[in-house]
Amino acid sequence: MGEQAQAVPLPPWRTPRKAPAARQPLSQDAIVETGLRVLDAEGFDALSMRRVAQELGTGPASLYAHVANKDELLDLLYDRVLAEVETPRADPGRWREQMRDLALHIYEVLSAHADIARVAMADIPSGPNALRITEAELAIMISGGVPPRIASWMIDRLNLYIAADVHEGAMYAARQRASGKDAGEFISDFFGRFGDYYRTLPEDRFPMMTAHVDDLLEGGGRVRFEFGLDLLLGGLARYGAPGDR
Amino acid sequence: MGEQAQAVPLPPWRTPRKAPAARQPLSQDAIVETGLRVLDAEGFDALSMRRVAQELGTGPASLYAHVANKDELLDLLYDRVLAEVETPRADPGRWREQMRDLALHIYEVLSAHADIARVAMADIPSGPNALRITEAELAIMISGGVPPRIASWMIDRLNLYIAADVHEGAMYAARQRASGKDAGEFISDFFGRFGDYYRTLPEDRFPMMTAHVDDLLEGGGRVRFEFGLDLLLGGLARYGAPGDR
DNA sequence: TTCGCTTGCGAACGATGTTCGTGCCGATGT
DNA sequence: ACATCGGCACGAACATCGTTCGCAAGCGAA
Repeated sequence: MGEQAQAVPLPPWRTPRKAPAARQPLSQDAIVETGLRVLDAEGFDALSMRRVAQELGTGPASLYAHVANKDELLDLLYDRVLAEVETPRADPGRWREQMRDLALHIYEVLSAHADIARVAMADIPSGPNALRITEAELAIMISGGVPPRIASWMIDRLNLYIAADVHEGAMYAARQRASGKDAGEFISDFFGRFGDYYRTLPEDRFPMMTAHVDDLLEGGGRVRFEFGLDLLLGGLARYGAPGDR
Repeated sequence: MGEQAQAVPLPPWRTPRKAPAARQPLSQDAIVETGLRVLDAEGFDALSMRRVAQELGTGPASLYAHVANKDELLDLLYDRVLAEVETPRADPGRWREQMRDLALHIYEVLSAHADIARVAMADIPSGPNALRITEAELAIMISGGVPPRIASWMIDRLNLYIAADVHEGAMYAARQRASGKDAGEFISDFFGRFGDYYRTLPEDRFPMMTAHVDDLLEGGGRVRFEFGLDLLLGGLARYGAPGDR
């Protein structure tokens, strides 16, 4: 202790190079954590190297000592989010229920950082947490009696489906952010507009759409996600998966 | 005829303002068609306003008289591609087969312009061709006996699934383009690397993945797409859809 | 001490989407 | 036939973006 000069007010002509910031000395973790904060607060489009650097009280060039480029930062961000996913121990008798719960859990974790899905769809996940989750899913299904190849493909399709749905949700969220309205007003406006538009379509060329406008627009993101999830799980029955009903 | 002066070599001191270009006089259609050519030949990342303008022998500002902004151009591009989708007349007895064929057909049309999926996932399709396809899908399923709300949600999930899968394929294609290798070499290299990596994982923490490496990597894009498609269609059975088996 | 290496960072490069101002050209009104 | 006017083409510029370069400062090893 004591090797640093005690804090003393700077001479007024010695203008401080910056707002002192007093940040931790910059590390990959700090960069990732800051990036996640920006992503959650302002969305994918606001997530730039400059924005992250500014949040850390430095310039964009400083980041490149800890991160190869933006793509690598996005990879790290994605795995950082996947770290929040808790994987259960396989219980052979309840494989279908476990898979459904896990899929919903992943859906919720990703949705909590909605715009991360723009990243998830942009590259093949191979970080440690992605591996952990894949291993858990394989264990659940194979120990439950699903043939290994079917289980492998199922995991692939499930992850694709989850990422795509969250991605779609993030699109709506981005538009809502851009519109300035609050969430409720935005979606009722949005679907109202769509409904009005559908109803003005010529009935002779669009008999089905005009007749079933309400069905087309009914149901929010969550309900539709569960519907598709149950389709995928239900379809497994004919591929040698032990059915629980 | 003859109202144009016959072609004569320009005086050498009169440098032509550009390659004479002799383009058609610029229209929304010409812009969209050119954009599609760029997209197919060089991918989504190469599709810039400047690139399209250059291809048309003009500057980027000229496009904005015919197209509001890049997003609108992408919308137009997407519907232009959907125009290539042929929609069948509904045949009530074969609704499931018709839906499967139509989904595969859409998958193929989108795959032929692979990078268009980056657009498809980025906004809610509402162009005339998207409407036409939705109407056809509704007709097939409802006339086949599927309850209207289930049919509506099914269409939503199917379109999401198709777009997501083509999108994933476009990612691989983009990486392959960037790598400079040809398609075959690229995918065998790529999956070879993944397989090698999986096999080096510690067996105690990843018993499932190390044991089933081959299953995880087996099957190309098309086979997996059909697998997921059949999961979705098969899952419909429990939602009041008349089953054909 | 001196060397070398990592880290921080200001400045700059090339590229992007988009806007502004200015012409031109052809249709329209008289 | 001539004047006028509106839309289209387009060069230039602006604000951003990701990324690289070159240099200064700190620090551990020799």
